[in-house]
Amino acid sequence: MSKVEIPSKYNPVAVEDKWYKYWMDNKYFHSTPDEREPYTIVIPPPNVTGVLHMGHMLNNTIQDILVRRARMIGKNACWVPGPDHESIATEAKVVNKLNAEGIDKYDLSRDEFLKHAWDWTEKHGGIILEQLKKLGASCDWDRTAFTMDEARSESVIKVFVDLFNKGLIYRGVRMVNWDPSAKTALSDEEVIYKEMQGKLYYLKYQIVEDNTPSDSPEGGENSFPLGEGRDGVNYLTIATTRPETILGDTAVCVNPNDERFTHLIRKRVLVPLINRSIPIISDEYVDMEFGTGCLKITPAHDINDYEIGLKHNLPSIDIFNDDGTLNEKAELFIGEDRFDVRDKIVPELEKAGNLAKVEDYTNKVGFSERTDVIIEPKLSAQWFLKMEELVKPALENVMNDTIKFHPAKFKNIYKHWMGNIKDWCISRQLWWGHQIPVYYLPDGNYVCGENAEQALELAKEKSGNSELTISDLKQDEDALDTWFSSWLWPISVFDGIREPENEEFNYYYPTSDLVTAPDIIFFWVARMIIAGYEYRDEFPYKNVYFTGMVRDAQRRKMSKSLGNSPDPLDLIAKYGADGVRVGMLLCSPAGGDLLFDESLPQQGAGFSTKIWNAFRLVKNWEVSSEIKQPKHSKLAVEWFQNKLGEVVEILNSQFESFRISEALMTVYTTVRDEFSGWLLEMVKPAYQQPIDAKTYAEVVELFDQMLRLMHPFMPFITEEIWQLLEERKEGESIMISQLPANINYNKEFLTAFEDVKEAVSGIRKIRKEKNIAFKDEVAFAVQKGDKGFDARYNSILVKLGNLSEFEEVKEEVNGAASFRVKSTNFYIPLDGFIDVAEELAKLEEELKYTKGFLNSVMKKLGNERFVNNAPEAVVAKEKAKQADAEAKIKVLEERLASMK
RNA sequence: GGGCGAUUAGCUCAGUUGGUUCAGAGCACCUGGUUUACACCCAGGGGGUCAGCGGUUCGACUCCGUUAUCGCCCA
Repeated sequence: MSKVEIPSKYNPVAVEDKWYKYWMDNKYFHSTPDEREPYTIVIPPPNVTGVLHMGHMLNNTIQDILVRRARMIGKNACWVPGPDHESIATEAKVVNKLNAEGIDKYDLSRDEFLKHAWDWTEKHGGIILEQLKKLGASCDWDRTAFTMDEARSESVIKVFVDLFNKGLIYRGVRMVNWDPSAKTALSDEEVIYKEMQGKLYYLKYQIVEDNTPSDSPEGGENSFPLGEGRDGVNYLTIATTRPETILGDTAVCVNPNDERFTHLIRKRVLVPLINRSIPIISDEYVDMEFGTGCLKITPAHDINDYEIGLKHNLPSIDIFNDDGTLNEKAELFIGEDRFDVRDKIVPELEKAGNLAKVEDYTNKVGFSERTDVIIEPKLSAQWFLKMEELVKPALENVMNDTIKFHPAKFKNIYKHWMGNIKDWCISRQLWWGHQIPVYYLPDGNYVCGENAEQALELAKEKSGNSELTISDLKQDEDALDTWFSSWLWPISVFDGIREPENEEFNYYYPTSDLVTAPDIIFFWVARMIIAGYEYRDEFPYKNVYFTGMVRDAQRRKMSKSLGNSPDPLDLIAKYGADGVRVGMLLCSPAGGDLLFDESLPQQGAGFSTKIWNAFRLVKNWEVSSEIKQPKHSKLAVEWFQNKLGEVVEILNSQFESFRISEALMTVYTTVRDEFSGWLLEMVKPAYQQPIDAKTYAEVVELFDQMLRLMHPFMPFITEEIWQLLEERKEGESIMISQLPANINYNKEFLTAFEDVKEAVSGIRKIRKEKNIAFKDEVAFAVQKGDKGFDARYNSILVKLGNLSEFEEVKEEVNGAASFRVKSTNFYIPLDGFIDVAEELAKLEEELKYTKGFLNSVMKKLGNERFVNNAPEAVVAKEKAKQADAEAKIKVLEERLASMK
């Protein structure tokens, strides 16, 4: 073993780039089917428009840990990366870029626009994947897929056609969520409701044909909506948050049970400003308590009004253009933006005497997830996917734990959504995406085919016109929702739609685990599960691990606009990828929020330093084959071998239950406390003395094992040290080494050793109390009780306690500081330093505590119902406690007696 | 408004089918320490009526009911 010059500081930046390249060069991330059990993860596709943010860091750290560990326990691990095309956001970016260049999207043909979009994607789409490499992500980059590449696109189209032919896709005119900025429909899931401070406007509508009887119940104090008219003209007052929409009103509605208004039903009112006469109708939908009890009905611009409109056969007046400006049907403010109109219409109403009052009002307003503009409910023709039947197996198999959610509480949310599912609006009025494979015939009929040729055949058949040509067909202009391609991802990355029997698909699918944030449980998780059952009759993955949301220390969501999110790459440059990975995980239980603070990666980097220093210590030892292995080293090594067995067992169970941050904590404390704090301290030779060859070799082997356990969490530093620890051949790597599945270990050995640790702590405590420096040796005596001492560890006590002598005694030792482990007395003779009164007080205290403890035990054992009802093991435990406490009391009492 | 979840140390959270004086971990805090691997460290220490109330039980952080506060999802 040659001595290598080891830098005193660990420098992550240089090391990390070096090893990532090494892993890539050796193709260690690449997977091909073989006889091993597969372990597969498909990455939740990051958007092509995105750059790496803290959420990705957390998410991909966890995926990498799972994948690396799987690889090291003998599985054939395959992590498939790739972005999705993200129609709306990408199209918006491209449109903006073109605008900046003075080009209008609508001056371009679809093909010309798509060329720009592809250029943009090629330039920006790979950024996030490159950033993931900095994190150490061991993705199989050869498999990088994209939702718009050929295989994925064909799969999407094939699935659309299939669902269409199954009768599950239909075209319908419905009220959809309209994004006036992107000028497209959105699915319900793409709308984010935010609380807004708004106003509630009370507007008076003039009642026409007024023949209200004079004894009508509208008199009195509560008759506010009525009777405020001038010169005998009566008004009806409604409350609305959107006064600009009155121009589209086609009715006013009251509750039929509301006696205040029964006499008005079937009369008419005039819409303010434009004086359109509309009916007063009644429907139980109206909440008598809210506002004035009168509701204006605008079927074209509110989903509830729309339904009422359908029920009552009301006309629907759409007053908005696609971009949110008013059209000529509004009669007023034509061409002006909806929010400008709101500001302008209020003074107009006031002037006309229609404004009764204005109140502050807080309500939830829908915003577009991608463009952040306020959603406009809008009637339009869209394509929908029927969900009712599709969700059934997807719901059932999550509820019965065929697919496991971690943490399980997300099952409830999933169930609720699946149980109330509505049809999925899958068309988007965009160009960037998969164009809907529906082709319109000149007669207005349409057909659905995988391509124009196929569509033509179908069209000829349908129309009976064999003269049709492709140019007679017009393909639907719209593109599909991005999620309509993402939901196939676990299947389509293995080409399982086009080639359902291909070897790779059969091998890798179903995948193992999915790691994602809970906010896309419906966008993605639910729909992938649906697609899995529809197209493979099998779950897409066995486990879904939901990470928390990364927030700042004040619990605010990290966002660009707040500027409270650090740049992950800066963090990596500062603390190393290993440090950041550890930092992300230190505080992130499954499903719980992660309050990120720079002290976390800092702690991670500190841990790297700790490991590095342990390595320097070991590597800088002079090794001598001349010396025999000391007894304490032999014991220490033996103990740690057993410890390792226990740690492996704990880690196995933590990983099985997806307690990843707990697993990291296990590794963290094992390295810091057990390995560095105890093992290395025990085997460490005296200053400038060599270590015996046997111990050295054994410690190196244990170090190697520890590095493997750490590797999934901290891939870089573990590789660096592993490569330096012993001479390695070209092409060797810790990342393809194996972890022991389990190691037999002796629990009693470990338990006995805990007594040794306690004794060492006892010595340290006395040193501290008595101000005795560690370098000063102390004498030591043991008065063995029936528990708490095992003579075979004496050499360890001598070494770690820095003891000058070690004596086993039968009698009390006076003039000594003492402590107890279980029922054994330990003494450090310190004539002259002992304050007898203080010592007695401590002993009394200890005795009091132990007696109290015994008392509580005896109370239980004295309770007949406890002894009769509690399980035997529990009773036995209590009896053991009793015996131990009694033994200890005896020891304490004797000690006290001897001192008095 | 409907549903779900939470409430444990100053902070962030564990506590796995009710059973050790079981009230834990990490961070923070306090005290001491240049014992040559590490001050990005080591040794020691303080700190909580397990949100409140009631119930079930021999026994409740754990199960049930209820109140309060907070969060999430949906309308």
